[in-house]
Amino acid sequence: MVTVSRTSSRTSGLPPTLADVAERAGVSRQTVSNAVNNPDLLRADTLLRVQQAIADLGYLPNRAARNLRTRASHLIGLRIQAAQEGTANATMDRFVHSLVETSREAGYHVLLFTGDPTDPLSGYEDLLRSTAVDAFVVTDTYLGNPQAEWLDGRRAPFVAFGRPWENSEATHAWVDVDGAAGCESATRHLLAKGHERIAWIGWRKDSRIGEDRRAGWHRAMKEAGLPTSGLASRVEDTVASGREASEVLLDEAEPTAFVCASDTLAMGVLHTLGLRGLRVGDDVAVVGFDDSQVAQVVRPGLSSVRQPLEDVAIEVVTALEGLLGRPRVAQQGVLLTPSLVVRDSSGPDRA
Amino acid sequence: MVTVSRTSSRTSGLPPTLADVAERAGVSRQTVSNAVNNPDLLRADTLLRVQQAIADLGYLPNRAARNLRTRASHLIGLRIQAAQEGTANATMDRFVHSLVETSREAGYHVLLFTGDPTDPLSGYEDLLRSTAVDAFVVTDTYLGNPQAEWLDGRRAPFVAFGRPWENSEATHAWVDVDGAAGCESATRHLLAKGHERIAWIGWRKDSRIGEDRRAGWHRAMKEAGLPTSGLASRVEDTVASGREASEVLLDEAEPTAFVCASDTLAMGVLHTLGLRGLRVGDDVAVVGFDDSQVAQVVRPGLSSVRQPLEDVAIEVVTALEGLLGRPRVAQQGVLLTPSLVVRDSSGPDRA
DNA sequence: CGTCGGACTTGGAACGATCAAGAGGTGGCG
DNA sequence: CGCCACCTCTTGATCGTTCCAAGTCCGACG
Repeated sequence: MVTVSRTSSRTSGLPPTLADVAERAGVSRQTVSNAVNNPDLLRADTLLRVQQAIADLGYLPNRAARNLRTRASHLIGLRIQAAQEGTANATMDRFVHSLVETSREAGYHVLLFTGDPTDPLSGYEDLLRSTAVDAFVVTDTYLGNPQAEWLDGRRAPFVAFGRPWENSEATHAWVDVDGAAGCESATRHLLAKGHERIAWIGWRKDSRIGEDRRAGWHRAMKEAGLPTSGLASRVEDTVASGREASEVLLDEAEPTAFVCASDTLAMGVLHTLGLRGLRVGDDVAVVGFDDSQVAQVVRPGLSSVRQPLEDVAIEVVTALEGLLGRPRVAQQGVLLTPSLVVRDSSGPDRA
Repeated sequence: MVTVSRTSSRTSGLPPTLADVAERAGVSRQTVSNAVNNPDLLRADTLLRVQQAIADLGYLPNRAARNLRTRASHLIGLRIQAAQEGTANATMDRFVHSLVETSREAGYHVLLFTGDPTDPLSGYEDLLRSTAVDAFVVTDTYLGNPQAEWLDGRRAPFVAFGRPWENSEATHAWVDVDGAAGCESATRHLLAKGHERIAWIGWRKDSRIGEDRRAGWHRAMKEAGLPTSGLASRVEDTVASGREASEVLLDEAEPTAFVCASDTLAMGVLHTLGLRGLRVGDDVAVVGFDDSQVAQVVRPGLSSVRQPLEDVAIEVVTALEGLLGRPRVAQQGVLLTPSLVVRDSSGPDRA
């Protein structure tokens, strides 16, 4: 007979512990632990008895205790941006959903945190040092990625959603969407409809993502043997900028179609067409990027390049499992291809 | 001289612990703990010495150990819906941002999780029993709130974003936005512009939120001594439904303005007006609800009722602090008033 | 001079899990 | 029969923190 030092937690209001289950099943703590983590080690009938006790008591391992012992929290940190009414939000929202779902299947939960918007590093350090999270998913990489270098230096496991544009030597795991391929396919789609003067409205030249997407448009045009000069514009990512840029382009280059680096810019084009009495799709075709809510509810529907965020999340979690698992499985980079969602703004085939 | 049982973690690659700080500062563990948690208990010079050691080593308390000892995780669980391409997402996104930010200030982090969409309870139990979170924020209450009752039964601390419509006897803490007041103010806004035939497009009658918002429109109309019969329509929350409903209403009741239960429905109205060659704002005014991205980028801009989600988050966290703090401070319910964002779809004042 | 109280510090014992190593029983093989 | 290997299960130690109760130091007061 073994005397237990403290009163069984079953009688107090506290959740049951390993010891409670052990007592009830007539085995030792370790055996219960094995029943949970390494069932193969137990004899079949013992396992069954322990599982019954677990079910009876409604036992679930205490997270804090397990975390302390195993030095792992099974939490993944994700920093979200201060709520800017910008375009990235909706996309990020879709990604977060997918990430949460995928991580759960891998046994991880997602911990959200924020940081000083002007300091891309803030927030990471505390979570890391207090061992609150096992790894990070770094998403805000559109203006370079100092986080990667910093985290690398601290040996902190992380996966980036976004390529290491600056540093081609970077060795960390990353997942990204091939924006160039997306815009190339959007441009080809318009070419196939008979358009020849297809304009580009993108972001400022210092945006690597913007230039990448632009390259896709450029490539498709060149392959079709069509000129691009005078057909490209680079502006801020706002509706107003898209409107102004499209007005200038229509006046000076007379394009019959627009490919845009974002749905926001595409909305600007739609505004311009509306003001000029041009029919969207029929007179001038427009394709956006991100397949945002806006693209779906505006009339006529806006064709748009859709990022496979569900797949991004899957790849991110796979990479994380590689980083955190034993043995460590390194994964370099994964580039996924987006798809084109065709709506009425693409217009009919041209004669 | 005190001999430490294990090698100082400072020399290994592990993060520093209380013991390391204590050794460096020449005090005991408890003193360091007090320096962190109850600085008042220390003599000024001791405190300074300990703080210096903490800074030198870059010490931060190990979360798991603290959680284990104090039986608290300082984590708040938030269940998010499976990514439905619906209207609620953008609103939820804004709320999540605010919640994360506000919780951080209160010393909490937000843990996201998902659950089987058909089972409003799934996901909660595991987190609760494994003591992974201290409390929940329950948001998906638009179809009743079985979570509240269930969580109440388990003595699990939680705050609901959404009123207990079903159960007026509910005693749990909640925060909600006064949808009726929002729609009342939207309707008054249109009345002030000279509209007299103002139609309502809302949700199915079994939506408590929808009926609440409708009540606001109804109240404003009655107070102005205007008729409402034939001017209300209740449909699904889709753009197509909004379009169809507005067509019927225009044909049968000839309203000069619409108040809608959502921006999605309002977009349907805009479609109808476009198809009929009616000028938005000038010929027919439209007001939506949620101030979504869509309302902001569509042309002309859509006036919309905006929920004060930042304030909701603040109230939610305040309530949580009351539930988790000592002594427990009960808080019943808080009802916040939304604001109206006026854009061009409101149209000019009518003669 | 001795003791008392307050301010500050201390070591030991949890919290609840896992790791490492050992104990007991069973079977195979020489 | 004896030895060892194997399978199964148990025991003690440990993760890093906070709680508890007792200890030390100091000046003050009788």
